[in-house]
Amino acid sequence: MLEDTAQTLPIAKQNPLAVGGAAASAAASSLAVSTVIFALRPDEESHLKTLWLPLVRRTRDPHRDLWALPGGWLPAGEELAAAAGRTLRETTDLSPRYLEQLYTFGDIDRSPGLRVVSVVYWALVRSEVAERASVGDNVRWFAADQLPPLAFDHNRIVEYALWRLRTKVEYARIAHAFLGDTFTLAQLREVHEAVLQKALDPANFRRSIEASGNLISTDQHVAGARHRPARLYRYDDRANDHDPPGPAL
Amino acid sequence: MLEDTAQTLPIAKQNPLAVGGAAASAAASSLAVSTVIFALRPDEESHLKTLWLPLVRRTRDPHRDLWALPGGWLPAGEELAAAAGRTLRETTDLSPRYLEQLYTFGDIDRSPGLRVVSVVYWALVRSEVAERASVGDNVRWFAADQLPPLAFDHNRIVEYALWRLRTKVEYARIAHAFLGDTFTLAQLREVHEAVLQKALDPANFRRSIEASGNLISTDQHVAGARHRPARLYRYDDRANDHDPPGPAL
DNA sequence: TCAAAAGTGTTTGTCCTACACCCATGT
DNA sequence: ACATGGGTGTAGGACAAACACTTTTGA
Repeated sequence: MLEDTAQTLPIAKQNPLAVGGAAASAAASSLAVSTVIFALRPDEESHLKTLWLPLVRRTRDPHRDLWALPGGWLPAGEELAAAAGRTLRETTDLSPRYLEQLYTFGDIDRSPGLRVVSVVYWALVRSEVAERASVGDNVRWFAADQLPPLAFDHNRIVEYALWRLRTKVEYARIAHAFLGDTFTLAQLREVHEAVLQKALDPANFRRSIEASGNLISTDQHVAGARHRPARLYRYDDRANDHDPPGPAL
Repeated sequence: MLEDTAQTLPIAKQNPLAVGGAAASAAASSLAVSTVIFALRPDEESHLKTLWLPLVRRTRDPHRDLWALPGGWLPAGEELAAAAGRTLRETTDLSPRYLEQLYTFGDIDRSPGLRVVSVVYWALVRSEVAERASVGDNVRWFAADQLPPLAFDHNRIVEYALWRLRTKVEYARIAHAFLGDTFTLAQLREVHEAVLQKALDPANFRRSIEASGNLISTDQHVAGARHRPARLYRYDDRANDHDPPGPAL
């Protein structure tokens, strides 16, 4: 049901109605909402976790048969973020654990023919759930850094979303969005390492996370491994430092 | 010529054309571009420089006679940033020294009646030039932190733009946009102090700026004051650290 | 008892802050 | 001369990287 929503149908066309003043040359553009959805999945060979994202195959021109970001035209009665969340659910059967507006792309020539302005969101979903997520013929998960040529300017959009995710993980506490409600510090560190693509010192990672005061330690521990059981932590929802007094999330 | 462009004319209305699939409920929204324009002007009494921005008086409903951000409907053939720069010039007769996309505001109820999605940019213009900038009956400069109630959600937008400017000045080299081609470190520090609203140590400011390697020192000095002449610096255009590999500027 | 990861302690270096101090000019 | 801001030096604290070390489990 969703492949038709991926930037295929020009709904609003240029309005030739002449109105007075400087707005005479104004005309409507088609407004779309797309979402870059990130999940963490273990690589087939290396078993290291890497970033993956779902794409939808286009079934119409332009760019028929190319892969594209999930999205669609903005319905008149739907909020921007709600539209992003809806296409996310339609594509993956998942709910976003984190959702933020990324950027609005509106270059005149980014879509052949009709001028399309796309408000793009980026989202994080839980890794484990993403593994068994629905994947039809027209939806497939790709490794984020090994993408084929995508439709429109979507390669550039994913590049920017990746940059945003990687820079934001370093100062904002969003990595837990890839995990369950409780998690060990090793799991959280694994997420950071996968996103940043570099190893982190367990000792220093523990201290910096604890110092940021965003985690609540539970009394539960994870046994079963052949080493000392790790304590389970929970994310502290209160207090949103770093983030603006307006938008973002 | 510009007062009519400030979010008054609904060009594209909902398109009732029924099309198949999930896009059936899709409809066009009116797409506008607005700009938050910052300049640095000396306060009347305190003589300290503070942030000011130009607003336009609305001459139509909704929100007739309220002050609003400069902007207008996006013309079909104009790039987003170009539209922002154009409205800036139309409003102030100035050219933007810095221009960046801020956020896209699209709440359903942000404009009475028609659904309006606004792609908002923020810009910096030169202080001295802004002082003698054209100001008509329908354009007036306001102190950024003493705004009257504005039309639509524009108070919230300015709040966010202020937050963005203040956080970005701390790590990105944009303060020179308020100054001429050459400037002394004291002038640059004055800009930082005005934006951040706190005093900075001249010695440490000098070092941190020099360490960032964004300034080229000229051989010129500014004489005339009754102290040692200050060296003039020029901004180094090369190398854009901190900023994304895609958008932003 | 040993491997392995959890978790703690300590050293080292770097960066930022505060502030003492010298430099060069106009009055 | 001396006041004023330009410009340099430097000690102290905060913080992060690197790494040695102890703890607790399963095999």
